[in-house]
Amino acid sequence: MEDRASDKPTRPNLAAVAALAGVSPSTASLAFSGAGPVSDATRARVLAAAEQLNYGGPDPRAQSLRRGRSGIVGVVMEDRLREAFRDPMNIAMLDGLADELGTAGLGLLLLTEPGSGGPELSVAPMDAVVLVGCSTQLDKSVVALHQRGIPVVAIEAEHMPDVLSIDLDNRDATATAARHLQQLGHSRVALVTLPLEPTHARGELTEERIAGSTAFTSKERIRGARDVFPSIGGVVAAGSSVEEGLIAGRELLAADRPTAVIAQSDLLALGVIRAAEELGIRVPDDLSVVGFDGVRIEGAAPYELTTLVQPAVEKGRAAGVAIVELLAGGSPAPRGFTSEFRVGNTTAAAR
Amino acid sequence: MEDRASDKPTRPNLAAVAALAGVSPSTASLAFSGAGPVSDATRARVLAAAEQLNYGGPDPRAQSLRRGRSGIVGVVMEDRLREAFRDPMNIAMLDGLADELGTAGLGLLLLTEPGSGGPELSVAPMDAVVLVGCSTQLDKSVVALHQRGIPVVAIEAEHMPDVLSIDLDNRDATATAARHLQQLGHSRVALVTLPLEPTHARGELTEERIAGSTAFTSKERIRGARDVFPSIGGVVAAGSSVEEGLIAGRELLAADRPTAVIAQSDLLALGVIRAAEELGIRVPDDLSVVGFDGVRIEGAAPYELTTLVQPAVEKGRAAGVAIVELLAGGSPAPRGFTSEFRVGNTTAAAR
DNA sequence: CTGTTAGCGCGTTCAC
DNA sequence: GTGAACGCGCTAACAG
Repeated sequence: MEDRASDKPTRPNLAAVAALAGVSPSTASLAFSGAGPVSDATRARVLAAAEQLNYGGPDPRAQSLRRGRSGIVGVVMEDRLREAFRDPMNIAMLDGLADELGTAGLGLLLLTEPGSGGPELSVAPMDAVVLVGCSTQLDKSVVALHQRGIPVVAIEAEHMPDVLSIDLDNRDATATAARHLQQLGHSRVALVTLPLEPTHARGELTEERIAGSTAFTSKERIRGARDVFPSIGGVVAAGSSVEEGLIAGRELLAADRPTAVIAQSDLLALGVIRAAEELGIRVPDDLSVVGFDGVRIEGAAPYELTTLVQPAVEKGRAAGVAIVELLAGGSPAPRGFTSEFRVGNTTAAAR
Repeated sequence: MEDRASDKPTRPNLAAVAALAGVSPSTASLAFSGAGPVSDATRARVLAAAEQLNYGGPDPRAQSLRRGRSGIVGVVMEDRLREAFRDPMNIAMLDGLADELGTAGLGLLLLTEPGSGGPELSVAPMDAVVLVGCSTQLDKSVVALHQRGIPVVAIEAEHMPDVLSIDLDNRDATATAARHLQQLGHSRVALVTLPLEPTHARGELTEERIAGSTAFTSKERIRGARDVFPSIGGVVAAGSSVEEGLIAGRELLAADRPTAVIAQSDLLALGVIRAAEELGIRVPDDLSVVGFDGVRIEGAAPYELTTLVQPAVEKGRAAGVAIVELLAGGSPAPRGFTSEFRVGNTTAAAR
């Protein structure tokens, strides 16, 4: 097993190639990068030498040190990736982001919040960072990024200094939906919220939990609901899924049930509807349900959810555009997106 | 705007911090990395100096050059990301992969195949690469990676030298499903395949298209079907979705229709069923449909798809484990996963 | 068109 | 416990 102690399996580098080709390292560099005037003959000699030495081209690590750019943009999500991937809105957003960054030749590095056991935000060679639905817990990391001169864009996150924000009208939009219910005569309204903590714990929606929550989007939507129904309560789901909505719905509809439910995502809303079906409660006759997101869910029929349609792909795309501008030295303005209220057939007048 | 021409906005580096703290750079380095004997007093002085200079810690780019590791694993998908994200199997696989790599502190860099306009596989500072469903078109890139000593793992990809493969029994599994249909007395069977080219073109399944296809998984599944029905034909879908299945189904069931359909994904299968419903064709009485993947689709009820359940998360996880082992200098063995045939209520005897 | 000179910012030897 | 020196692999300037 020590038989390779002698053969010095050291990889060829640019200098070695240059030496073999009989040119200077810088010339060889130009031959590879294509940028700069190099005679065809010289380039050919360099490439031949590279092939002979089995040299695969300049090392990206060294290039990124030298150039000060790695071509990598970090994306930090609050949840573990496996959770994040389950949410269609995250996927849509990543979609837009990847599209825009890919066009600019930038790769997307998936990271998780510090402490979640995942890759550390502080050790990756990135040119810029996108925070997705992150809490101010990230303050410290963000400061470190600023110190390195790495621009930071945040999508639906608590405001932080020197962070460009791409926002959604979560609060106002939810308030719109709530007013819709109010106008339909509903007063006994309950919430099914997205997770409030990184732990994704289910349970009753209490003031303590709201106060201690780090989930920006969830909290904004709660605020919006309270703008209309100040004392609204409800339950917290462990994720954005039909399954979770079903669990929450069963809990909520078991006893002393509300006449309307504001679910913080369409998947949750559909779950609540399923729970109602189970219990023989008719939607929208006996129970009105509103969602959020505006995703098309296969098999939701015959229900057409009353919901808030948010431009998820556009959010990601806007973040991507902003990043590209920031890296080019520009100063893009913050963006705010609005959700469109769409009335379906899952809400009706209270009886 | 030139008022900063004088203040030299150069970022502080470790040397500057060391100088201010009155220690040598190497000592300062140790103070940050924690690895090595440094007195508490010295460390404190270094950290104080760092704070004073607004120094955010060692530069990851330089670290990765020096250490020869960047902590980044590239994931190359054949499709544009927006396509890839729509496929639940890809998501599940990424899920498992991210989970395993995250635990090892490795970040996931999303890349696309060269030529797709996205970030280039060759320029990213990665420690290892995972190829997902990629064709041998990547041969050249893979060679370049090998030259750099970057280990490559491929999930469901054409075999390439020195690439560790994590495979799925696509062919055998499909053959199992086909035999099931055969035993039910079906002989007029048609295929609805996943895309065969990066362009995602719909159309009839022709020999030319199969021959020219770069899609490994699709082709393997076609082979499996042909092991049982040698002359089976069908149509090519433009993606893995209910919508696409619906389009394919309409086409296939319009005239001269088969008694059974082998769809290459559950989403496609469900779309075919929807098309049948539209046309008043009963499933499974008039038409048998089998899928692939074993995803739970919301709203598929009352259908319980006859399908092949594949361990998607496990595939990703296995790739992650393999990567970690490879980076640790080990030589993990290739893995082959098998799909489980699950009989639902969408297949019945031919009439 | 090509060569020379300097680093990029850091980590790691090895001495002391 | 700390410092000095060197080099990771490459490329931006300039000089010729």
